[in-house]
Amino acid sequence: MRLSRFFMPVLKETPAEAEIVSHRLMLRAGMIRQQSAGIYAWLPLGHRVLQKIAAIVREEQDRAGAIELLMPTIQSADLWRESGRYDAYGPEMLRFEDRHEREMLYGPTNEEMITEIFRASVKSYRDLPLNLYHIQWKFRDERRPRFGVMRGREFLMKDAYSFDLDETGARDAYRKMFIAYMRTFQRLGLRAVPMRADTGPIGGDLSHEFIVLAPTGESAVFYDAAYEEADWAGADVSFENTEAGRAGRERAVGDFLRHYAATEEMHDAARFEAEAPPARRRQGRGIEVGHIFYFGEKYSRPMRASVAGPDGTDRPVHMGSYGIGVSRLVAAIIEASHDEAGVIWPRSVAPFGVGLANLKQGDAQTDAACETAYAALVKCGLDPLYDDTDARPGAKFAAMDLIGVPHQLIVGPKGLARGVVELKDRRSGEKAELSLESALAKLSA
RNA sequence: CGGAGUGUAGCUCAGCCUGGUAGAGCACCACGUUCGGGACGUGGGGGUCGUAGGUUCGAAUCCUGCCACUCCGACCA
Repeated sequence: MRLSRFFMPVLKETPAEAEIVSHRLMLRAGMIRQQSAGIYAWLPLGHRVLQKIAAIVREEQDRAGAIELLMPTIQSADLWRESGRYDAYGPEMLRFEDRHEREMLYGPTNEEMITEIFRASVKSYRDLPLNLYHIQWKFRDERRPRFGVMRGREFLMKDAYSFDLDETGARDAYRKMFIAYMRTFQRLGLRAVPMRADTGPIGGDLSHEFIVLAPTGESAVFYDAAYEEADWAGADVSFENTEAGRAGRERAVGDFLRHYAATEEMHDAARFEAEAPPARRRQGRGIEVGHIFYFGEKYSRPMRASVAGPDGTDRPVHMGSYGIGVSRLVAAIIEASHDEAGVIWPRSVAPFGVGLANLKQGDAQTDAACETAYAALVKCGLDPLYDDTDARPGAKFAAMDLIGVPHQLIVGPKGLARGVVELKDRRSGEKAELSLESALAKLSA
């Protein structure tokens, strides 16, 4: 992408409303624009990151055996009356009427709808286990939206729903999602710690929150350092529906959960000292980015979602639901990875792979070198952002640091006179001078 | 929902107290000089002063209602 043809309205000054660093940086980098309290437009740069995160979430859901579909944002009140939640949910749910005075709502979650879809078609235990998910916008009319997309009213959520014949199956479905979540957060460059959680309005008796460790997080957390070390992306955990697969998942999750982790509200100092050796005790701050629930027959029973078991009799399915705040993750990643100059994106979600700065646009030799570099970077799939504007070098450097792409390739006449360009690593800040050829070779390696 | 506060140009803000018909910096446009860490000069464009009403010869400024947004508390991906 050429910056001259892109839409990236960066701001030199910080809009007054932004309190936390991710909100400030997202506004300054031109990633989002507020349209209403807790409601944001995603500008091209922010949209790119959102899509990259969604893609990783999708890949890991697919890997774990979940199947993607897409449900509407607008739902009928009748559906929610079946589960009893239409009256139970409260003013967080946005309700309205269509022209025929039918009561509608903007979905805050989709348990009812997915249960309706399931019961219409699935009649036999032979079709289980089943896990259906979508990535869709939600609306919850928060009492107090704040911190930009960290707690917006409209937000993008991945929500998955599992269906099993019995509790044993449902617990395995729960573990699959648990592992998928750990893999997902690791691929996003985040350290996430699972913590036992209340089930809240979704209900059920088994639930974990996934808390991303970030110094500016909202809640204090206490945890065992074992959670920093596990390698889930490389772990040999199978998602096969075999006895060996199930046993492996049970072992892996059980192993992992034997360590101590608690949010401040649920922290037990005595247990912490008993269960975690001093060298592994960690105290930090965190942001909730995922929440998983097993709630059995809470919806299947009132909504009559049942299947025939091996004995031919019908029984309500056991369900669980699994959410990841995709739009919140954009802010969480920034909270976890930034410096004074701007965002430092993990490579996996960076809006561009490399920034290419032309320090003297209009200079024939510099332009030619940049065009060569740009073509090469595009060709090897690095998705470069080429700053081909006539802005001053200082402004270009500041903007590149702000948007935080992993590498910067800096090309100017002074360097070219000596046969070199500059290659800067955004995270370490290290700069190297080398020939254009070797810089390109290094980037594409 | 309780408490506090703010609405003036795309952004940051001054002007309001003490009414006299709207300003600065940044951003934007033109020209020139510049150009390796957010340049400078000259000229220019852009504002229903949140909104409705009231007071007044005259309201951004004083009064009232409404709306929007922000912050602090109790809840959440």
